[in-house]
Amino acid sequence: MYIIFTMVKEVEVRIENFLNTCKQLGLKITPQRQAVYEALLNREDHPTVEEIYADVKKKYPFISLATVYRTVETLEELGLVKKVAYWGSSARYDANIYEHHHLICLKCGAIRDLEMETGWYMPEEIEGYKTISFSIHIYGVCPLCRKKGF
Amino acid sequence: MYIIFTMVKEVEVRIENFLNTCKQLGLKITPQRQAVYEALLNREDHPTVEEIYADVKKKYPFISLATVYRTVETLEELGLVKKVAYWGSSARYDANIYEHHHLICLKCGAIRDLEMETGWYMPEEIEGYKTISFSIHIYGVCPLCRKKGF
DNA sequence: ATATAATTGCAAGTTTATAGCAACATGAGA
DNA sequence: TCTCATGTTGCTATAAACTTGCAATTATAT
Repeated sequence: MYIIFTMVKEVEVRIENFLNTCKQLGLKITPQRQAVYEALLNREDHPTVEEIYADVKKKYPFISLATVYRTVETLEELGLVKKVAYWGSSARYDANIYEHHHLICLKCGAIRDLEMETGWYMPEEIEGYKTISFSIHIYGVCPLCRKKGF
Repeated sequence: MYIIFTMVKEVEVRIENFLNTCKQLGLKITPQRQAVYEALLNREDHPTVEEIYADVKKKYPFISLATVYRTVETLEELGLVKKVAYWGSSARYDANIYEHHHLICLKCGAIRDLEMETGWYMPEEIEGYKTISFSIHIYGVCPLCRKKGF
């Protein structure tokens, strides 16, 4: 019924797309840049910049945190990732740019993608707004935090 | 069909409720605390802490920013306001705690509350998450920005 | 009125994010 | 393949957002 979004088959396609986009816009393909994007592709949650930094460091121990900040910003401008703002905590990023929904833990801040049918169809116009897309944010407590007694 | 949420008649009721909640929990009703809550009630947008601070200062010029930070946090714990962060880096607060949705302009960042029926009922549990509430975020272009040609 | 316990304001401290700049690496063209 | 222009990195300093410690103050129960 509810299917967690998986991006299995798409990783190579997306990296290809990333490389092309960079070339077209005259952006250099540096190991750091690619590593940051791959780190995001390889996670199904929505890591903070610090978390991405930790992931990338495993491969490139000398990368700078500032570079990660700059890179995710660049990727966002390219439309390759989305910044997922969320109550309170620090900014999180998502390499899934297709329309999808979010499961957000109120205790630890973790965010998961969620693909589901709602049966709700978005009108083309609401209150004078021309609508483009929508996303359902579901707030709750994640399994891990439930185990911890929340 | 789609009705923008107004909190006209409710202000007094909510302040009453706020006073009662404080009393029940042994929280003191200080002028600062009440002023912060009123400031939030008197706005239909979603102000940052700095913005609330500016509003309250008009009435209590000597209030401290730290107090506003602490007060909104307390109000959130009481369930009287919600923390909602979207684009910017800083947290925003909302005194409309009833389940409602958001119309977000991708051009200017304006956010409006929206009350509407979706016909979608949230299950009590999704993917192991115990669900608490949900909010639909509708992204689009607001009437003003449309007029400007977007 | 008084006592007591919560709350405030100030200032210092954290955390999160950005900017300046010299050193460096990528990729287009020789 | 080599060279060079320009984009990019990493370091560090700085800014912005938020939190905490503590003494002074104030609300409220008695």
